[in-house]
Amino acid sequence: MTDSAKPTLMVIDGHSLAYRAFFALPVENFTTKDNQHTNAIYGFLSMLVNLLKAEKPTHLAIAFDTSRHSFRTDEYAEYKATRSETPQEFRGQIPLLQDCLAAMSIPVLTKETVEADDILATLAAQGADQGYDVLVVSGDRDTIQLVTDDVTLLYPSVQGVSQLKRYDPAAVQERYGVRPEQYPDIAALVGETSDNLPGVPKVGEKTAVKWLTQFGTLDELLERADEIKGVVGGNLREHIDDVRRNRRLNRLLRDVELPVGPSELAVAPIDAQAVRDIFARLEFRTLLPRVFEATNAEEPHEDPAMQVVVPGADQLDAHALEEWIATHDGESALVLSLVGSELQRIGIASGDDLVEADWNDSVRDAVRDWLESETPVVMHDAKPQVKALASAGIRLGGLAYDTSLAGWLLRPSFPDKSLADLVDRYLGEKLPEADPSQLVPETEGATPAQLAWFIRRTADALRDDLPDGVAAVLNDIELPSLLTLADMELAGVAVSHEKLASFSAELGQRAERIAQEAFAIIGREVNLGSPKQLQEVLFEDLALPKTRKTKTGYSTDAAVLADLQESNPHPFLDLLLQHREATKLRQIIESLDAAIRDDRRIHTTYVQTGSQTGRLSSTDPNLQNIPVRTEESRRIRSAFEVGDGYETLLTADYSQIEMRIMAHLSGDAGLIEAFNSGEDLHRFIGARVFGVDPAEVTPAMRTKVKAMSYGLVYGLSAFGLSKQLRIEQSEAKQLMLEYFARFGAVRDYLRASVLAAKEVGYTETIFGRRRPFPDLTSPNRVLRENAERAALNAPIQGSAADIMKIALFRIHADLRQRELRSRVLLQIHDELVVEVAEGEWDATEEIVRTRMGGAAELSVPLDVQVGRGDNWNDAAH
DNA sequence: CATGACACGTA
DNA sequence: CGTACGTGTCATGT
Repeated sequence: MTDSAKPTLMVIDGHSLAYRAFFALPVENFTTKDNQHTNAIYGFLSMLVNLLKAEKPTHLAIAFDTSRHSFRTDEYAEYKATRSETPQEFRGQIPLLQDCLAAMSIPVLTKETVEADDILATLAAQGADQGYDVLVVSGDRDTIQLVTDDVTLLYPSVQGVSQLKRYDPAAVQERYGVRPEQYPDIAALVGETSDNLPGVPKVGEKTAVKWLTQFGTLDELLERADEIKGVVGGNLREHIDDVRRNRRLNRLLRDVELPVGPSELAVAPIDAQAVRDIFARLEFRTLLPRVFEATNAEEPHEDPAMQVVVPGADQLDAHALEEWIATHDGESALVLSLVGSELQRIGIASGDDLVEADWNDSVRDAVRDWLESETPVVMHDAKPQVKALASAGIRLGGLAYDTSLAGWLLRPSFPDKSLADLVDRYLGEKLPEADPSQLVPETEGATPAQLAWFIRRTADALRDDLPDGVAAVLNDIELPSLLTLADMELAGVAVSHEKLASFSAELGQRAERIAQEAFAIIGREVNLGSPKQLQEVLFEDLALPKTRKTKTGYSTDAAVLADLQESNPHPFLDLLLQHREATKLRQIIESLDAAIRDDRRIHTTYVQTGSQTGRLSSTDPNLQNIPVRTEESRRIRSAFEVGDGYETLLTADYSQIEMRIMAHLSGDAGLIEAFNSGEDLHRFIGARVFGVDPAEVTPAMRTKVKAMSYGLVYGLSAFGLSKQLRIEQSEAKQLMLEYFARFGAVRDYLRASVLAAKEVGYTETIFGRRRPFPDLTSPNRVLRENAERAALNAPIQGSAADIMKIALFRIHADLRQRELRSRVLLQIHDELVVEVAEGEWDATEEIVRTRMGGAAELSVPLDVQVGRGDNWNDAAH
């Protein structure tokens, strides 16, 4: 134990310990979904946490090497030259590790031309001078020389990183037979193979210790080298220069100029949010609480954010509420508390005036006019509340702000947009929340009016932060969309239980039949839905060649099985694929069937903040991924029908909207001409790329340019293109060359767009929606290239999403304004499904075509395909 | 009972 | 080594 009166300075050689962790932990278990290896980072942080807990340093720094070059390599070029190249998988982890340390407020020290150990030596010397207990943590034996009564070395034992051996002067004496300051003399004589420093042949530790004991110092020994007899004596005399060189090189510098001294390394509070962010990115879960514990930081949920005094809310009756509203005519914040979809209470905040009331018929009548007026109202996650109001017969008239949407627009990558998060981030305050685990909570949650008060103030903070262009997206696109989506969700879509049920039964029988056949072939029954059991069957029983590796074994996905079928045909493979198809369809059908409500319709929920690009997502159930590709699967779409009291379904979709946006953004003359020519796009492009007449474009040619065109939008590489088209990489490369020779402005645009994003840190859609990309400047190649592809795609996908949203709410508004009963039911990114009332087809089609076609003025037309039918499948064209 | 991995459906 | 999503199943861990 260290003297508790003295401060403890801990200095760590980050590079050497992370390197040991890299080899100690299996990389398979430490890879993120983005293919980023994290084993060295995890191992290092894990060890660091243990060290912090065990040693409780008051001062802390971690040193890293800057490169392989140092004054030592300048003096002796072969220094460490035999070390194998550090693997790229390791080097890529260092910047991320340093990011983690920055988030934990731990100083990282580096210096050109010196090694981490020299920094350690310097700090250790300064620390000891200034009265610290110093702990040096390093995996380099040279640091043994630093050990004194005040400096202790923690050195990893052979077992790995988890066990550190403590070296004080006595322990060094016991292990090496010399005092710590003599250790470099021993090392100089014996040599250090890992540093490529040869010593005196035939001289090991034993001999070296003996000589030093005999002569007292290395200088004395070298002076009197001729007194040593025998072969080793000759060797010593012959290698005396090597020994002198070794001794020069293994002496650690204690006078490196550093920007900080020990007193400036006091342990500082970690940045809890930053640690959470980066750990989330690295997919560290168990480590988070350990870090918080070891650094004495509060758990994420008990952030030391300010607990503020919240004004009390007046409980009013309907009459008093009406009077209050009359005297508060400016903007106010509104919270309607719900139980399920039932209105429970209403809370209003105007300035610091808070009122609330239980929801009942008289309260409803008291607030109806106010809610339906254009008086600006600020809310958080308004959609469910808007729906509840609509069910009560009230149309909210003045929705002016939604803090949930604003928070998302500002930081679309953060999935959690709870009010508590926003209050924490933008007000630096803690939202009072009742502890749900306690029957009688000690802390009261905020009441609806108090929540409204927080929402009002959060909105003010967000307004300050939101750039004008983004604020316009909120105001002109997202808020109108929200009201439309609320109506779409309420309307739902009619689905035939009968059709689903009979199809499901059919598929169930088929799946069973296929399974039995498959079992007969392999001679036993397995769970065909279990990847693990399938691996046994495929790669052990059937001894098929191993496929693409996954975290837990070998892949059995459809692409892999198709490849396998080609190289090693086996009847089991085909049956397995058929079984997958049947059970997958059945599963989809079952979940749809379960979602049909009493009104015989399915009401999905659109998550407006559900994507990073501006698209919607759909849940409970997801109606944006209903199968369509195979004839069989389209039977599911047939079950989506026109509802009672309506005449037919109308579907409308944008054709090639993303390519059109590319044409617009890039200004590529060829691509613009393609869209204005009226020719089939892929045929037109094929003709240009392959230098033939449009009529001579073969299906194979069309397939290739089509894949290329779609791939472009996603940042496809020659490798990916070759894989998808099953052609040689060289051919794919050639194809890309030919394509860009004709449509070069597209490539120029994509390049420039990513470059600009790197410059400003975010991408922007045509309408000003932004998406930040901090990783574009990451030194880590995997992260950076992933960010580049996403950044290339974001303005295109995002602009398409903007355009569809604009069309959507305008259609909705037109239908209402013209008092038509027809209504939009579904949005599937570039497609709308509309339920058309009796006699309204022409008017509805006209509105849909006009609004979709006119949602944006691009340099190419927005082409809209419309179809009509009694069910979704028949309505498709 | 919650979570991760895998597989797979859509634009 | 192609973007953006949601969901069901199995296997594993608390």
